[in-house]
Amino acid sequence: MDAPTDPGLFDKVVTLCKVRGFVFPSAEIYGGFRSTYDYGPLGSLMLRNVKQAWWRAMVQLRDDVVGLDAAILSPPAVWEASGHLSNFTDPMVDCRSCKERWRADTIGDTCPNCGSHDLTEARAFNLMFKTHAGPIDDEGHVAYLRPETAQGMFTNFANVVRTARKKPPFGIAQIGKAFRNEITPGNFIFRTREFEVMELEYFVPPPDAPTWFEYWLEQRFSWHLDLGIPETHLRTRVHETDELSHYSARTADIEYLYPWGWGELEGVANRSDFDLLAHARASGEALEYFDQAAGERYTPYVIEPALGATRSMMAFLLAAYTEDEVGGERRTVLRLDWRLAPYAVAVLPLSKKPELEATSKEVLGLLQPKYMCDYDVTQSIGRRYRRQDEIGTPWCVTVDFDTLEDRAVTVRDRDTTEQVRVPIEGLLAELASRTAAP
RNA sequence: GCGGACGUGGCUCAGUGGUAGAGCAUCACCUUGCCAAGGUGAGGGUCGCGGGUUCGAAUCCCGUCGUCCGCUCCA
Repeated sequence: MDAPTDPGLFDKVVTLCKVRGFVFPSAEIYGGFRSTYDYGPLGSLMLRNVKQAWWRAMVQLRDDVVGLDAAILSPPAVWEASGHLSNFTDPMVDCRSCKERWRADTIGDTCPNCGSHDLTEARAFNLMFKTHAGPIDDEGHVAYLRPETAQGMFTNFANVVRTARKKPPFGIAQIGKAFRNEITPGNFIFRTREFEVMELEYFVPPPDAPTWFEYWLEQRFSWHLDLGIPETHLRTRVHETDELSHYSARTADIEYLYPWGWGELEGVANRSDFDLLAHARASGEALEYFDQAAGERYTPYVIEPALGATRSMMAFLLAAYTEDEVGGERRTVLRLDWRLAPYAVAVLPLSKKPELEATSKEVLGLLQPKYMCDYDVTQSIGRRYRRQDEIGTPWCVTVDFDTLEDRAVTVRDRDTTEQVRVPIEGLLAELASRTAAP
């Protein structure tokens, strides 16, 4: 059963992103540049928080995963070995009769839609961005922008095993930009040609691969739930054999119910020993693990959970967007988890009177080292609460005239709009209790 | 890339050949003292960009860039 979707939700979120400074179309003053987006003052904070939440779950809270930050530019040899040069190229034909497009290798010379034989020549669509490294613009200096970060983990497998002294099962995590010359990007930041991915390559003894596949699928599913994606909007879908990517032995998608329907949010793949074997063969380097205890040498299997940071941010925004009523007045609220919200706290002097300034700045200074804070004195307090609601700030701390006497401030909750009075000296403890992990 | 629709201030839109408008938003001042109150005023658009037709173009024509839908894509 599909949960109900709100057809207007997508436009509302896109507009909010533009109006409040989450996401701007790139190069807008020059008419825009297709499929590129810039993350504004709020968006850059939120994107950073999404990545931080992932890194915390995947690296910081584990003892079996280490990090990596590999180069984006890479030589053709890497992508010849990985199979991306040949397999990321889809030969496509267009039917001149019904204007549909098909993969040339799957339909022969007849259009499945209308039966016409009037097809265009097959044209190759390589999804990798090609460029030249160095001043000489010739075939000897070809470089590619990576279409996934994973290969950096495979080519550094031996380096990491040696320096981090990890043994399977262990993982390498990486967050970084990847580039794919998608034929049709779209749906805002859902599919863009330049995007940021968060990938884990988890190396395991081959017989354990199926177990670890299920383990990571469950872990990743929980991560999305924990950060606020509702259960009704999340599901798992196992890929059919014929839709597996060239490197995958088994793939399951974690799908989100977007306003236009179910679509991929995260992919978990069993890449088997495909990549390590391919690079070992092509480079001549041994990419194996030697198990001292068993006296065995083997090529580990790889389980890969991978998701787009920007796509993930979009799902969190869509899931968080709500409109409700407070005292008969409609308001827009982003019910973002405090770990993802651009600002965790907003410090608001009750009025613009100068005597509140010093104490307000004192409170701000107290919170800033611990939390990303906004500070706003413009217009009425009610209006400022609504403004913070709309950008997802979980808590507002208001300094009023009583504060000058009793050194207590009001903490106002975004979701309930309830307020409590807290001494300034107890403010950090109050917020700590609200942000404590369950 | 192909087919269709569209492109007016930050947002939502009105204006269909005669020298650019509204609401909201933003900013300033006043007012207000805990949930989008009110008042006064200000800034901001060569109507995506380029060319053409015309005495005159946001309005007609061509090209281009961008957006959306479909084909395709999969983080």
